[in-house]
Amino acid sequence: MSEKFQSDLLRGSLGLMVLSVLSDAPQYGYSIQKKLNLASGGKVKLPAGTLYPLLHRLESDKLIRAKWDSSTGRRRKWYELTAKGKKKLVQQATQWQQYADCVAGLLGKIAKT
Amino acid sequence: MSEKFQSDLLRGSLGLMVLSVLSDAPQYGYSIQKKLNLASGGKVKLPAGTLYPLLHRLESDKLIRAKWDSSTGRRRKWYELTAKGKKKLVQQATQWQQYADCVAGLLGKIAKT
DNA sequence: CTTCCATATATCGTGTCGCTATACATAGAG
DNA sequence: CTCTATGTATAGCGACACGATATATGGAAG
Repeated sequence: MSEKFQSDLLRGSLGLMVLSVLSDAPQYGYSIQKKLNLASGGKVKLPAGTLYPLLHRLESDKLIRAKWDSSTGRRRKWYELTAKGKKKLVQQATQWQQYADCVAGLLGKIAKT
Repeated sequence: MSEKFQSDLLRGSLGLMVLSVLSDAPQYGYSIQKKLNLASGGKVKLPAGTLYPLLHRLESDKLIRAKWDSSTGRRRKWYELTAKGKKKLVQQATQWQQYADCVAGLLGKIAKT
């Protein structure tokens, strides 16, 4: 139970999920990882090798902004949404919803839960 | 309106959609393409360069079975679901539903349509 | 004090796969 | 005859999720 989703399913929505987590409050990488894992009931376990490159991409796309903090002993890189990021989040969430509806429509005939 | 979905969204669900279309009745490649386009309201337009390699993968995974038919003038390759393919279809549809619910849950706070 | 684990970030290499471009062949309409 | 729709196929490209690996520190257990 609580199996991990196959990687290809995550493509195209991982960025969206990270933006979504950051919409609540600024987070650092490791906390994003834990939060996603928790919020998904253990089904989304982002490996570090996926998470950090993703954060770097989002940053270079100016969707999030980074700030180092070493004041608490442990060296952490905090991320927050930019204005552009907030806009993108809404946009992508909408599109995702449309896509999900579309697939659900196609599957409707087969998998009636 | 009726914009195409970004490619990355499709990853991990294209195979599922094709299996779904085949669950109604055997189809050949081109008809699958048209059917998906129609059933999605023009939002899923599988290019040939995506469709045929995908069909070949599904076939080599023994999820579908191919049979050439040249009796009708036009050379067509018909596909039908195997037993394994039917099982896989239900399995993947279930998993997709779980994934969609999971993402929807994460987004719930942001995009209340 | 030393060992071990959780915390915390980063990069490299690999494999998968959707897409564009290209190729080839036929049926039917204008 | 030409042009479009039908019909299948592959090569090369680019994007990206992942495992493996590296590095460094805080705190708890022994």
